[in-house]
Amino acid sequence: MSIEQIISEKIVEAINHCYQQQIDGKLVQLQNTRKEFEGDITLVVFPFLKTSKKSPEQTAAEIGDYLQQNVDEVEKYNVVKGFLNLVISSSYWVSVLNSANSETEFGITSATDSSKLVMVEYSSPNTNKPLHLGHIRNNLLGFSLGEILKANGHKVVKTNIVNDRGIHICKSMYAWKMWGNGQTPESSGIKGDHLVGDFYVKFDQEYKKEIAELMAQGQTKEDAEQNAPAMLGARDMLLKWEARDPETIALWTMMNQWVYNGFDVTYKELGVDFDKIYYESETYLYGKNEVLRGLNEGIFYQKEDSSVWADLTAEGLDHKLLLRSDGTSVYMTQDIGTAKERFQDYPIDKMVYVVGNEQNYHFQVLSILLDKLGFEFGKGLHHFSYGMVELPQGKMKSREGTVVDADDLMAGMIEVSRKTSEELGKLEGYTPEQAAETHKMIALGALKYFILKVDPKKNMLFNPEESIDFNGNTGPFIQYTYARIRSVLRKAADRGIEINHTVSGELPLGSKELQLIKSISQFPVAIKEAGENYSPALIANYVYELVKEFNQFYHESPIIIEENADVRNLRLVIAETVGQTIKTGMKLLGIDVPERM
RNA sequence: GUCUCGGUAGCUCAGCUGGAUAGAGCAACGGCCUUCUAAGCCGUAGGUCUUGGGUUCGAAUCCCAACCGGGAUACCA
Repeated sequence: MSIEQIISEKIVEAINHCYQQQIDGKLVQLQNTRKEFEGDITLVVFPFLKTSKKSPEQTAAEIGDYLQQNVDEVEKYNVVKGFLNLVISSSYWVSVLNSANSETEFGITSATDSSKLVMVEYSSPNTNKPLHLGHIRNNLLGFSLGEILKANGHKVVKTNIVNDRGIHICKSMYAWKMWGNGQTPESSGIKGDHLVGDFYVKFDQEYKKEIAELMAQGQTKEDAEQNAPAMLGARDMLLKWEARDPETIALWTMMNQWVYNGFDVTYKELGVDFDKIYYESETYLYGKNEVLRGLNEGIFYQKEDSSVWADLTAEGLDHKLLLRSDGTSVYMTQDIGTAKERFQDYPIDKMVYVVGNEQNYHFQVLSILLDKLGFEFGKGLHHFSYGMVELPQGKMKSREGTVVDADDLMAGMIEVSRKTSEELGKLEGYTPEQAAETHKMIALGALKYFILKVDPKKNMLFNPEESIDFNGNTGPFIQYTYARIRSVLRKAADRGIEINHTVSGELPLGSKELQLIKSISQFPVAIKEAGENYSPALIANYVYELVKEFNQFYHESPIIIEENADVRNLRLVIAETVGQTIKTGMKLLGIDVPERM
């Protein structure tokens, strides 16, 4: 039980004792005492004035007296206006430090047999182009969310649905067939996903040319768009694909494999992975079956052109198309099928979809449709909706060439990291391999932290010129602090100083030491909140605050040179514990921390 | 039109289950490397929290309205 919970209960008791009235525990508002006042925990007494019928000061003093006498941890108190500031005994804080230090991953709750199984879907790429900055936000959020849910004691299955079929895939296939000259990733030296993406662009260029020619011959824009040979070719390919034409399937299989090989490299570089991958080409038929079942059971209806619809007007929404008039499936159909298959594969208690906020409506509808089809998990699905990444010139558009490519971005940041590191010359003595590994850790730390520190639901701005900053509220700043802590501990060991991990409760704590221990004690709270709010940003902000506090402490208080051995030991234990907490926190964000930098 | 998300310092963002004097970083300016890593630390300057009402002991935070911006809105995914 945390100190806040203990005090909270005692306050209800105090009111009962002083004023003979039972109050709702929700009225108890505890907050951390502001730094300018003495104390650790503050009670806001305004809500109790109606009960006490006394002034704020007097009410606070009476509650304070009761707590001081009846709670061991409350050493003394003071009252400022309607705020009751409680001073918690240093022996309590020392015990918190000792327990945090003794756990290698303080704050983490392990999964048990009775834990809930949460499936997290993220990434969900199309196989016609390489991953870009938008995917990076998705991947980082999804991976981190999985780590945070695990840290809260859930079993987590990370999954990915690959959109590997459809007209957009056929476009790059058609372009390769027409203008590819048999090029392969091996023959061209181009990474597979980029090569396929190039042909997707090529398709668009040729398609536009053809439209222009047809319009010059007198066709309307609409007709030209329908009649352009490239479009006809792509459509023909889609029909052949659905008919399982061997030649088309072979081409599709080959080009998709190039893309998967490319994605694997990108995912590995980003440090994300999956437990189970689903392919739309395999799940879309399940969805179609479910929709037809719904039609038979009268849940959906069919129009004269034989398209299938769901009437959602009762839910305050519109009518939703589920199967086109030609019988082919749409995005929604596929998601129904995927959901069904997943729940057959795993005993899922909670399904989380990490998908951009432009699809809020889609998931609102999906939830209702699954519910209508009789899947009890429909209502409970959670759409983890995040905002888009914008560039200074506005939204990224692949056709206008303003997308920031994931591979290029990471490579660029690693290059900046390497240059900076070499200028500072801090990795002397490292082998080239060790140095390269550290440069990459720092570059990716910068990128990941930059993305994850922002509230997921907000749109965010990415300025390539400024975003590669390694100073201030950044990943490298946090990594740097960790590296310095490790350095202090190494130096201590070099000088033969042994750390006694059980700090004596009698030790008087300085205000800076106390502040750091209080911050450490908040880590489990931060993990819980991050889990409940699905927000890696809460972890990022927590770690940043902790690191800032440590830096200030570090500059004012020499650790190894401290003449008093007990104080020195206390500070070393605090440093070590802060280091462990940073490492654990960063792990929840998918960020590695270096021993040196 | 309807639904939805947002609007906090020059810029990027915290703070939002109502609580004490609204916080960081970047950019600007001024200090600090002979003691554990200067990717750091200290200081100065920078705010009608979009606007107007309301709720109350108290509002950046909750409610209503307006303005500005993003997104969605029946055969793209």
